[in-house]
Amino acid sequence: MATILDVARIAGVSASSVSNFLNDRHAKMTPATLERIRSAVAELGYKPSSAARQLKTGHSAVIGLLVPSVANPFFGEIATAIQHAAQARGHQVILCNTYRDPHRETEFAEELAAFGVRGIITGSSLLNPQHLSGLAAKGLAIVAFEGNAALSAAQGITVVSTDNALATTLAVDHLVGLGHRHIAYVTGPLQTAVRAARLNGFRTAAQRHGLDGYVHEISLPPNEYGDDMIAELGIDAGLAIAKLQTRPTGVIAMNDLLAIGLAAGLREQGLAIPDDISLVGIDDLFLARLMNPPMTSVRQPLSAMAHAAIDCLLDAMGQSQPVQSRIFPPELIVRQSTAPAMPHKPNGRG
Amino acid sequence: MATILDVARIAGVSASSVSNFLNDRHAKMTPATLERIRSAVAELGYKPSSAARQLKTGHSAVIGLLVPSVANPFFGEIATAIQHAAQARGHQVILCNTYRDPHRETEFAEELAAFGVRGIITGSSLLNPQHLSGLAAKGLAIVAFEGNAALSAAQGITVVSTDNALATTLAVDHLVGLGHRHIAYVTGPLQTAVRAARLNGFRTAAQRHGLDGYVHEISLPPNEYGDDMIAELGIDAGLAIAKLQTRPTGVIAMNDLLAIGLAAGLREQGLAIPDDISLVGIDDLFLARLMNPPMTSVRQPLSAMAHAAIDCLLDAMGQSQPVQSRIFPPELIVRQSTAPAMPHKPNGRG
DNA sequence: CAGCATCGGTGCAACGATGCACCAACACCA
DNA sequence: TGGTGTTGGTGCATCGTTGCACCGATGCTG
Repeated sequence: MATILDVARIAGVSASSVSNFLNDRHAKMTPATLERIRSAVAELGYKPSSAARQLKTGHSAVIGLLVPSVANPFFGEIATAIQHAAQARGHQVILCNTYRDPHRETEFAEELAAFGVRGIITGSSLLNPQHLSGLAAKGLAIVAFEGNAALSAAQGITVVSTDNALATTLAVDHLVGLGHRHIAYVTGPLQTAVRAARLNGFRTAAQRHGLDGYVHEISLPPNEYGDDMIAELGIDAGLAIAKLQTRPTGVIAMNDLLAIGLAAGLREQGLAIPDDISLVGIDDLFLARLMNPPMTSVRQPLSAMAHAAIDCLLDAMGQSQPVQSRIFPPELIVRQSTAPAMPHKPNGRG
Repeated sequence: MATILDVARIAGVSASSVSNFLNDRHAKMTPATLERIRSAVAELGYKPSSAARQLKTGHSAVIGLLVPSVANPFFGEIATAIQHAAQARGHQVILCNTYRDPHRETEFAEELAAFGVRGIITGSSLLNPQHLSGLAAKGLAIVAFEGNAALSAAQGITVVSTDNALATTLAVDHLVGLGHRHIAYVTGPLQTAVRAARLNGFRTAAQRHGLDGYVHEISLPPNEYGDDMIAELGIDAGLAIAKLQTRPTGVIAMNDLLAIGLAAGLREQGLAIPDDISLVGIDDLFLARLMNPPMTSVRQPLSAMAHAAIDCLLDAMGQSQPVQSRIFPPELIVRQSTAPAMPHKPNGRG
């Protein structure tokens, strides 16, 4: 590998000049010198060693991305969007699957810090990000992709999120608009700020419409952090809901992955979507429109959010000052899993 | 951040001794000294700077993972498995989405090399990995997750793959065993070794059974590398197949993502799965068993493969010698998207 | 007791890029 | 001609680890 000295030798200048050239400090430099350096760099195919650069400057162009698991399509989409946005600003992304384990999350963050990483983005942060506050205090810039803005700000963490309460509100309003009065909300364990906010939005909206929204909370076996299990747990939830005394005519799922499982469970009990029961998801995974039937879902502007997250992070890294959190509005995408409510009949399949 | 000198000072030893301790060279070291160092490290919460370490030694504990896009659930699952396996051996994973663009792939690989990365894993490599051979020659260890073993070996690239020809063979045998004689195979553009091998397996198996296997190849608009579009293109393919003069009774898809789209397209034309037409996917995404109906698919032993890929890579990095490629057997998972063939009737929905 | 290993460490020069402090050469002005 | 500015660079110490070369002290041998 060619070093900066090789380049300097070939161009007939000092290493410092090459360094200045590489870092866009050609304010005072003869066009001729500039050109000699440029061609020397090209000739050698020289790429600066980021290790040396980092050792000297103290920072690297790598940011960490902590997600529960990229096996979850939602986080896969996020990871892609973030990586894309990071690359557009000249940064690489290092990927960590935390399985929602706070210990693992802290460990990763520390390891990344030792790596010279000065900024991390956490996807779907836990309810209270206090386990990260120590790192934030140590100068690590942290952006939470989804999370509680108020709580996080107190820990020096910037939040980029959709308005999750509004997401469930849109779903409720949609179903109510179709005449539904018995609506269930199915959520996974309330261990994250996102889930709490969505549930909250559901409760508030249900109350506003004068409904007694039924909430079905899935419980996980202890010591399990299975994002990949969400869909499967959804199946059980679907079975349970189908058997309810007064069966809801509409169901809202915490997210699309859960909704996919719910759909399978409801189907298994002989219920047709949307004829017997309407279903709304959240996230609008690309899978939503491929389902049978295509599913109504609430979309988050992922790409815009990813760019915002990177912007916030780079800002925070640059100025070491708190950065303003940003909340994006979700959007309801109506497809064929929701239909007008049938006049209510007691639970017998007919 | 504490440095190795701080530790040395606290422990009352030289930096060299601390370094030896950190690198497991405690062959000759008094238990007492060892303990003093250990406690000094703990006291300071010292983590060695990987930048400095890398600058000195020339290599880092980071490996690169190049995949088309982690938004594709298949590569999401792969990325998770690889990251898991890498972590078990003390390595971090840096993630790059190549969108199947050879230029981007080479660029990433070069950037990673400048980063001190000495080994990369490419997911689903292109047909001929010659664009990477230069890097392999420069001492970068490369493992192709899926790919053509023979072609790759010639370029100094190790392959960890399932037996893709066998995968389609299993699917064909399964359908033939159910009495199907008209079988279609749907594939995306034949730009990767995996796709070529699967198609090949299909053709050979069809021939062996005396079928004239119908092959439907999806063409992409130029300059599009959309892995996320695969499912959508599957819809169109499904529509087309439903309208065929002599409609096949069984369809095999290049992968599950495509199969999901196919199912949607077939459904849209009023065909029921498996009553009117049987469908088999490949990869066995976790989505396969959540579909309506749950889909028969050919599973790859992803976790074992991921561990093998990391093992191969670390071996290759360690000894800078060619490493043996490894091929894993796939397994057919039968679910409810396949059923015995009905006696054939001309294409009229009834 | 000289001579030589062995043990348990230490000292120092790198690795490659950076950026501050410095400087030669020239222009300009009084 | 001496003093001052400016232009277009250069020299050198430095970041935190590593590993080779070295070294004092102790033990062993003949």
